[in-house]
Amino acid sequence: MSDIAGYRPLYRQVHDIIVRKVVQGVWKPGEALPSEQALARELGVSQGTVRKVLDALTAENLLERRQGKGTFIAEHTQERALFRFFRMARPGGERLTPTRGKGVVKIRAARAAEQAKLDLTRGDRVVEIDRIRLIDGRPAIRELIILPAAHFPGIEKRSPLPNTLYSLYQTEYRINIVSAQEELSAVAATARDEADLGVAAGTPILLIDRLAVSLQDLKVEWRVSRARSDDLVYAVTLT
Amino acid sequence: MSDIAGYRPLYRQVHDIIVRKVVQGVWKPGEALPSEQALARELGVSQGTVRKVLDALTAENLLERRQGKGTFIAEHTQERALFRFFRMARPGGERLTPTRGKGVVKIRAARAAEQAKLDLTRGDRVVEIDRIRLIDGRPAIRELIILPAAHFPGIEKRSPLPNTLYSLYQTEYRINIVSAQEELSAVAATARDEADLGVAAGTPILLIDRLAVSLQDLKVEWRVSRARSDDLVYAVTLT
DNA sequence: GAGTGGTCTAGACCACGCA
DNA sequence: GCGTGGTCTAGACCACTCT
Repeated sequence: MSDIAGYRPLYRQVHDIIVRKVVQGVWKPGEALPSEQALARELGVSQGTVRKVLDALTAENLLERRQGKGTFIAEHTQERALFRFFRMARPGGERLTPTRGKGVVKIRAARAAEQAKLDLTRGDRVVEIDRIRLIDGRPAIRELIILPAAHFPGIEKRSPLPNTLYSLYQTEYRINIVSAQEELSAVAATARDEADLGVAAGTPILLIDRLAVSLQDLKVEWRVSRARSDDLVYAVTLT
Repeated sequence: MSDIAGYRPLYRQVHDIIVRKVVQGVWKPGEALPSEQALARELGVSQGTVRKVLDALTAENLLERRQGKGTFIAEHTQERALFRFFRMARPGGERLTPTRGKGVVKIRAARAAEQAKLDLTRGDRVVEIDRIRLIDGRPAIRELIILPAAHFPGIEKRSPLPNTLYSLYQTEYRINIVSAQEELSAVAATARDEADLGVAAGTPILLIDRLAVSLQDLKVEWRVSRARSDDLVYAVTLT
């Protein structure tokens, strides 16, 4: 099967079909997919081919398989989403769970930098979430989050927002965050940081610039975090 | 086959056998392994089982497969090793290649912190590499690297050291770095940093603390880097 | 016991690299 | 044209979960 347009393996086609169905919400987060046998019959391929695809999607964190039970759409639950994308920890490696501090949600026109980052055009509107996150009850991170308003209708009325936004995106807006690019730098705390985080102005803090991408490959969230670095570190494993 | 000791799938056993052979240096970096058929015959399993293992080891960056040619031990080449573990970039994402600045290599007794980090015991010796790395000809990063001397005999005589140490570890000492845990924080530049990196004392810089682990699962390198953050960022993709 | 995913096998055929 | 990995199939049996 070597077409002019190039050859596309069966398992790739099956992969795309299943991803498309997840995007369309055919199965909801936490729900089970049909069994391998059923999918194979339905798609007219062998069970082995379906298995290869389901295994790959599991490796991509999109599905979860449980022997004896079935294959499920992975959920961005509290702990899972947190440990996957929230990288702040104590020096030495102990992972931390932030709690919610005060926050403000606004809707406004996108600025030039935001248009560029999120592939928006003039006149598009964005949601701005400005919030503080606490660790052990003490302010630790200030986050400024920008979302394309078109994809998140009514989000400004959902106050108070949950601690794990990605779970909200997934269940309420059918947007699965699958990867995020982060850029870190060190900056001096401003007077504003002093008020927000309780560190003296001029103290070095971490600036984390994140662009989160959805399963549909859309740039869905731009998040700039300012994190205290006195007793916190950004922890990541390179493989 | 449900033993008391627990059941160990065939493909796991095959996985371990092949990893062991790589550790022992049965095949050198860049060399080809026997074909799937040959391995299957040799190990007394089916080709499908061998394939499953080789695919997994490829995903772990230990092997490389090339259709029509064979399966090869992955090499820590200049560009590969650099892009895998060197995360400094320009804001916006452009990856950078550092060049070698001045460096000093010493051998001395391990300090308490080093013993703890590298699982050493009293009296063990370490190699200390202290070097500057340049970006666009300008000092950008100062690295302090600690290795257990026992694993790197004669490394102090190899001056000048190559830019990519992991390639040296792999080819000369049969030590494959497969993962690294990094912890980042923001600190103020010291007078020493001012001299090394050309930033004013007090300027925020990135402090990167890395523990690198080998295929044998040994803690093999402790590296503390101090990086200018004025026109450089630490870039990472979370998935 | 029925149904699910997990392991393992055997074999056919395709795509690629090279001599 | 041969040898390599890449795709795809069909089927057997095992391990786990639930009823």
